[in-house]
Amino acid sequence: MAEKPKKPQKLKARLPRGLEDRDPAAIRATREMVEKIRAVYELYGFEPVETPAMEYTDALGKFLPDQDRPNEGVFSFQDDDEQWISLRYDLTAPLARYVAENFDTLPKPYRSYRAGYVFRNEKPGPGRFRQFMQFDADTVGSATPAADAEICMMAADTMEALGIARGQYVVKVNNRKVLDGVLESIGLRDDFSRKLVVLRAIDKFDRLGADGVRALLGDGRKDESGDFTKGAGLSSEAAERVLNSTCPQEGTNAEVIAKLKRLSDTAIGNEGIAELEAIADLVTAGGYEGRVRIDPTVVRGLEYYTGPVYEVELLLDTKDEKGRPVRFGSVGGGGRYDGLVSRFRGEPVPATGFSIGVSRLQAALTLLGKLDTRPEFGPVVVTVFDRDRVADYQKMVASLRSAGIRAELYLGNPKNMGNQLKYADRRNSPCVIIQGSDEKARGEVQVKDLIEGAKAAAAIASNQEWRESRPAQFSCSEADLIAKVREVLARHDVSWG
RNA sequence: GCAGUUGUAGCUCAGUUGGUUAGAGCGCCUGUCUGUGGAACAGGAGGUCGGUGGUUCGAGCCCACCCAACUGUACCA
Repeated sequence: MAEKPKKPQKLKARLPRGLEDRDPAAIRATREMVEKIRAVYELYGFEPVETPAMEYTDALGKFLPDQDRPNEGVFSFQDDDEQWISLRYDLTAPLARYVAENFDTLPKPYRSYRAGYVFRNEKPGPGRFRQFMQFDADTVGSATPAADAEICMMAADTMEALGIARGQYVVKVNNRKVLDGVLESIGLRDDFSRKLVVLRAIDKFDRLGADGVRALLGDGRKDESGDFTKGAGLSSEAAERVLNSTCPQEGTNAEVIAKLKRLSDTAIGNEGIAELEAIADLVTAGGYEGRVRIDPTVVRGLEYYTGPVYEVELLLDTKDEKGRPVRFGSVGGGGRYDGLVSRFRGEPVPATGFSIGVSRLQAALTLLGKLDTRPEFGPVVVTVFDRDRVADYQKMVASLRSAGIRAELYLGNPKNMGNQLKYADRRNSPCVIIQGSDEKARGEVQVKDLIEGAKAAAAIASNQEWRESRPAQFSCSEADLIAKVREVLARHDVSWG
């Protein structure tokens, strides 16, 4: 055995890209966000329903824009009966399946909400994950623009409930019929693939500006790395017409609509404008003018939208840790999808809905420093002084717990007090309980206030002095333990969950 | 997918025109300190220098290919 002792091959601990582990602070932030959103949705009369994370692929996939590569972007596998199953990539398609399957027993219009993780097999980026949380609300069985207007106003309320001030966000509204009208008026009525190119170009207005969109409508555009994107190949008159009737439309909703009316020369376009006008009137009546704005550049990639489409955008500048600007896409969006339920049934079922990208919004708010990222307080830690008195310590833990105080026994190696205090410090514990033989003999316990102690630490230089002074520590009778701990917790506003 | 940039310890980074055994700070573990967190001091663990092949007496450094990450772009139901 003269072999050099080989190191055992270690398994590399790693997480697939686009996924994230979530620590207590992130979990708490999500929980608080979800709770605020839920309260608004409830207030608007929506009720919860939940569907599983997977569906049969055909229930999700019929409206894939690229029929030639139906598995792109979706995580799929085959069941033991060989049927394809996919992880859901949004919450809308599963809802459509649920409503279709339970159509007869649901009240119509059916208003429901749900939060959950969805999965997309795409390239990740800032605020773009392969698993992320959405929070949806949908109204199924109502064709009136009032349903759309309500969703937009609710989106605005939700943003404000999340602490995003008025003026720091905008809900943009457009209508697919308006876009269809523009496409029709430049003679692109039946050229499906070219229509998509034009719509994608319009969608990029806020990022690339009028010149970028113009290039994409025409021959194409070269990005800053030198990569070239092929354009739609429109004539310059057609491109100008598209730009005119969509891109920058300044002014109030009424002014934008008036301009759209002047430019529209198709039946479908006029129909879309009329719907936008109805939504705008309701928005104004509700006092949401300015927060909900008609914006003809909103497209939404989703192929299944049939009428009004909405998008929520943050108007704040986000920068990453290194100070570089970060562009988050929209933090919410939705629209009317009148065909999605009816494909399961023989009758038309109008529906409209909206989704908040909870994960993306959380990523943005975290960068903006708008989320409370402080760790939660840990439990009160009861230390182990004498190993043979663990039962006594456990009894203290139990009595703290029955008083509703989060508490635990130190379960590590109790060889010295320093390690136990270090542990409590790491757990962000508000205080620890110590009872050695001296205290036991007097029927007392030591309560050590770690929060107060940390403040006192700043003034103490030597470890010797630090130990002997035992800052923020006091003795009390065993019977007073609960009351004294409560005092400490109250002094520092400690609360859990 | 396409293009550009970057890969050295858990993290942030040094590393000379190619030259002994690859370093620092922070973090982590241990001790000073078996009745007390922080600070201080001392010690320790931790690296196939992203991978493979090549050039060379000799490669963290030069060359080729591959992989990954980041940024832009495309796609994004």
